[in-house]
Amino acid sequence: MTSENPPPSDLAERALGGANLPLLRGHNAAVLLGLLRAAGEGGVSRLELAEGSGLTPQAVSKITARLREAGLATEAGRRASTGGKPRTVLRLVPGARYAIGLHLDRDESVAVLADLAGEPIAVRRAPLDLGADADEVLAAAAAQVAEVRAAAPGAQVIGAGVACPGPLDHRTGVLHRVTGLPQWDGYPLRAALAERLGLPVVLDKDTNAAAHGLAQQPDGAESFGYLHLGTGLGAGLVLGGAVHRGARTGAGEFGHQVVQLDGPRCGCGKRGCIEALCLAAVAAGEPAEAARVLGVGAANLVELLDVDRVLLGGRTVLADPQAYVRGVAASLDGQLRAHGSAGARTVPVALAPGGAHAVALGAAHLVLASLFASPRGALGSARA
Amino acid sequence: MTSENPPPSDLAERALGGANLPLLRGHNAAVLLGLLRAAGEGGVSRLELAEGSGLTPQAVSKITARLREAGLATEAGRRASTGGKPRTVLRLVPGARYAIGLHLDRDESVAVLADLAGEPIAVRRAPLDLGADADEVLAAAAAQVAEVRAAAPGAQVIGAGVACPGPLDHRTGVLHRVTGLPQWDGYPLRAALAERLGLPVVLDKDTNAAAHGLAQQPDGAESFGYLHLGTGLGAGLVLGGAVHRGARTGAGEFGHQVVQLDGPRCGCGKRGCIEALCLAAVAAGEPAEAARVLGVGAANLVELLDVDRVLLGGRTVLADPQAYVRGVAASLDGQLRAHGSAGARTVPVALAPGGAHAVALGAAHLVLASLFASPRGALGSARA
DNA sequence: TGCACTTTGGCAACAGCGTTGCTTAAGTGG
DNA sequence: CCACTTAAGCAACGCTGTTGCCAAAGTGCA
Repeated sequence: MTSENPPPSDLAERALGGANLPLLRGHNAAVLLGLLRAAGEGGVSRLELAEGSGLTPQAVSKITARLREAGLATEAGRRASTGGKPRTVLRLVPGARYAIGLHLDRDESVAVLADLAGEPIAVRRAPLDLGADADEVLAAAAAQVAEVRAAAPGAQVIGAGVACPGPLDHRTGVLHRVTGLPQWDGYPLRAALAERLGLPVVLDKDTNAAAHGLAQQPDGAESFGYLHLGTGLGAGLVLGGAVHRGARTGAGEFGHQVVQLDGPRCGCGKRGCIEALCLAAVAAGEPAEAARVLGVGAANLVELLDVDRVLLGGRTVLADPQAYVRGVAASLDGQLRAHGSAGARTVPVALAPGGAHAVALGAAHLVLASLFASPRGALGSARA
Repeated sequence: MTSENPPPSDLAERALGGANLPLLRGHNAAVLLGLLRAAGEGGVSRLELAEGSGLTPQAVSKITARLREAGLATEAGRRASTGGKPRTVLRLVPGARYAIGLHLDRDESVAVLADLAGEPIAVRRAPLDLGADADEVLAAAAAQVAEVRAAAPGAQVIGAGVACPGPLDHRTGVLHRVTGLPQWDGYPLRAALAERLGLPVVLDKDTNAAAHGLAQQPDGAESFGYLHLGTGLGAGLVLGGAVHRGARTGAGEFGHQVVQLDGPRCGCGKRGCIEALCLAAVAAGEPAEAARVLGVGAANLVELLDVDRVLLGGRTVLADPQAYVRGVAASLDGQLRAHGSAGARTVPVALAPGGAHAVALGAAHLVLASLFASPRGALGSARA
């Protein structure tokens, strides 16, 4: 009946301020939506939602009634009885809302339309020259977005997430100097795209978008480092279930961690950067050495931040995934084992799932996230 | 009059779950207490609290009335009039509650009694042999705690924060293998101390306690790395206003970050650890080289996490503070400037204030934190 | 088939939260 | 002295999740 969306405001993200009843209402709705999404197609019963959220069953009934009325959730079958009335299963309605994900890379762009469950409904990949004129790039991107929107006519799209390489300001949506593409320096990409698309836009680094998407996976870890080895080397950090962007949203500069004092000079001007060492090894046809170096850097990251796991991605890794996963795991294990006082600590290394449109899908997840409260850990470092 | 404490539950810490009215009440009380604490002796008016929290003035009036009834806040003078009725200033009552801070170091222990404002009321320092029998150590610690409690008879003490070196589990309160002191491996220090003191106890690493205390400083940054160079090298990370402890509460292993691939072997078994390089330089009487290495590690940390600043502490640093601050700053600046694409980015390096009982005071702050919600960035308006 | 029992989930009444509308308190300035 | 401004409290209100109770919908045994 009421066509108002549930308030997107997440209490966890603004817990610094006071909270009133509308905020509380939106928070609890987001919590239940998060649990519903985590349950996937299997669904959850009201009592399980109550147990998972800490709310009383009656409160869950009321809130889910609102969600059903808004079309976001629906009843879907029943559980087997355990001696009494069987539990009714509730499920997210994936088609109730959609989000756009847009990945602008140096040489190609990927647009995706994702439903509420985070599943890609339509994907369009196209070549792109990020070095071209801004208007040209924006027009191409907008056309691509229109194409994926056309795949689901009438879909209620709540916004677009945009992922780009290079440093940028997530809060203001302004690009900094993308390496090699000075014309984008200071360009207000978020505002420009929001106007052109007529949608709310969230801008983030490609590595952050990918990491965010990985964090939403049903079996995702609560904290991990996503290492992306492509034409460069970057990282996305997920700490406590949320992407860590840092004070100026510049966190994740993993490639220019120095792991060899006074080592070979890197393109960035420093010496002994892990990116320079890794890429030199790759260029020399020694992926084993690249993996070893990457593993040492991963060990530094794991020890500093105590994350649950390490995920690998990027074109260079995808060229020979098993070699990199095994090589990094061996190097990482060796470092952690040597530093043996922590005992039998082992941090799994895995290939980041999702393939070629993982970044675009993660960007769509950035938008969807405003509807959900993460069922995992709490302290969001994001600040409005 | 009512002796009930305000609910210590912090919405931000359990935002994973649903929220109900008592939780909301406690949260808003904690938010206002946080603002009151941030205001210090100067105090805040009700309208300023409303602006800072996003609550309505009337809500602030009701909540502060409860805080005053509980004895936690009081009226303290008036502001100058701006044409109408002058604002009444509210102030925290520092003596309403107290917390114990206990720093157990290898060779000495420091106990402190801190009031609600975080000011030390009593401090006792005593030699300690952390290698002695557990019961002996606990008895000595308990006696020391009793001494500082005696300094404020009748004080309502809400708990004790305990800071120790070496790896430990913050959540369970169990020590892991403290380097060189294997007898503490697996010892449930929190439970043992809680029983002996008859108080709730929070256990944390010394570096985390120090970092937490630094984060509560009125002029403290929202995110920073605290590097502690003493007999070893460790770090405390404050991200988004809160100490980052990691998945297994083992974060902050800064000393064994590898910054020299295949470098000299470290005591931990790895090669090229920053701790080994630093301490070797110190032993060789070359603090400048130690500072340079430390600056490179600090640059790695700053780029990876995008923190606001770097703070230095620990005995070795305190032996020649200016040299280290200047040396690290120069090295850090050089690294960041070389990696120049980020532009005129400068991260200040400073000596961590607080002196010799900073860790113990930070430990006391760990307990006090349960009463407050961090006021930083409190621009959020709860108005819909 | 019938009945006792268990479990689910909605209805209605309720206490408690912050909000709104209005009133009172306490100043300034012409 | 009086109009005006600003601060803060009182009372009524809408809304939240909670509690007590009851209908619905199964199982299992006689």
